[in-house]
Amino acid sequence: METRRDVFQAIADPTRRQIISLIAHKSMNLNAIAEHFEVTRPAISNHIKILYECGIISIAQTGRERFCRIQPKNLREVADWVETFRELWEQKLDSFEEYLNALHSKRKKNGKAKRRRKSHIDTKKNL
Amino acid sequence: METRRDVFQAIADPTRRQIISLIAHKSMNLNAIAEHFEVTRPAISNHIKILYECGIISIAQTGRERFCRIQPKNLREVADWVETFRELWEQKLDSFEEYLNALHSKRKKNGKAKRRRKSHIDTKKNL
DNA sequence: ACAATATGTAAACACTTGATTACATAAATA
DNA sequence: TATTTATGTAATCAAGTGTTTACATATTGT
Repeated sequence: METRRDVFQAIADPTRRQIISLIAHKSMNLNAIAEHFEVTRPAISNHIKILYECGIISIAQTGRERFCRIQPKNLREVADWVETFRELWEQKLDSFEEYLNALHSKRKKNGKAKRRRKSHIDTKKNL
Repeated sequence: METRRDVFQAIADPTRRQIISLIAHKSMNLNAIAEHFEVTRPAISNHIKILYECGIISIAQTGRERFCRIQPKNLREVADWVETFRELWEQKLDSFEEYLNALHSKRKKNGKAKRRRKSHIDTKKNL
């Protein structure tokens, strides 16, 4: 409960992801948010607290209402992390070896050269 | 334990994220992976199982060894989700209203027109 | 002033999670 | 064949999580 949560844990919960999507383009106060979900208001209140503590939303109090607004910049940590793997999935290579070839010989247009390197544990078929 | 986990939960654990990074460019068998961490092998074994069940890694068995390889395509769900917010944080707007203006009047180069709309809950200051 | 509204918080609870230790099994190796 | 190696699994446990109900507090409206 008092544990330090990070952004990845914050977005691990589906309800919290829905909250993020819900207020992405429209600030809403807590009750308005809670109306979109089956769970009770205190449950949403807790989710909001977590999102706030992780810097994913900001809260602006006006009178008795607290408007929650997305703080998109701080989702960047997630984006940055997952982006480091984009190069992997965007290469249409079907084997690790081909990937290595492409990576290590970028000068050539043809990264699919079939040359074999000395045997290495990672070059075994099916990896 | 038997719960259906999704990709977001899979990457919520820091150890699992480290495993993903570790094998991103190099398939490794389970013991090799475990050597990189403080926790015991069974703990890593369980993480591997979760990553596998979430489609983040594939496992190729050769003899008694199981080589874990990243399956980067399936990290795409995360990338796709977080990408939907990129437009938000890449806009250097400092208020929601300005964001709306920019969004609703893209024809104009100047999205910062100060025109006011009829009062609405979302237009209160500080949101 | 009083009632309604918006929200926080605490206690309680079931369930999940991440971890360990101990044991089991299959494959490689001496 | 006996031993080491790579790995899975089960039992157990402490902590953490998400939720509810019940109550408290501050603000707004009548």
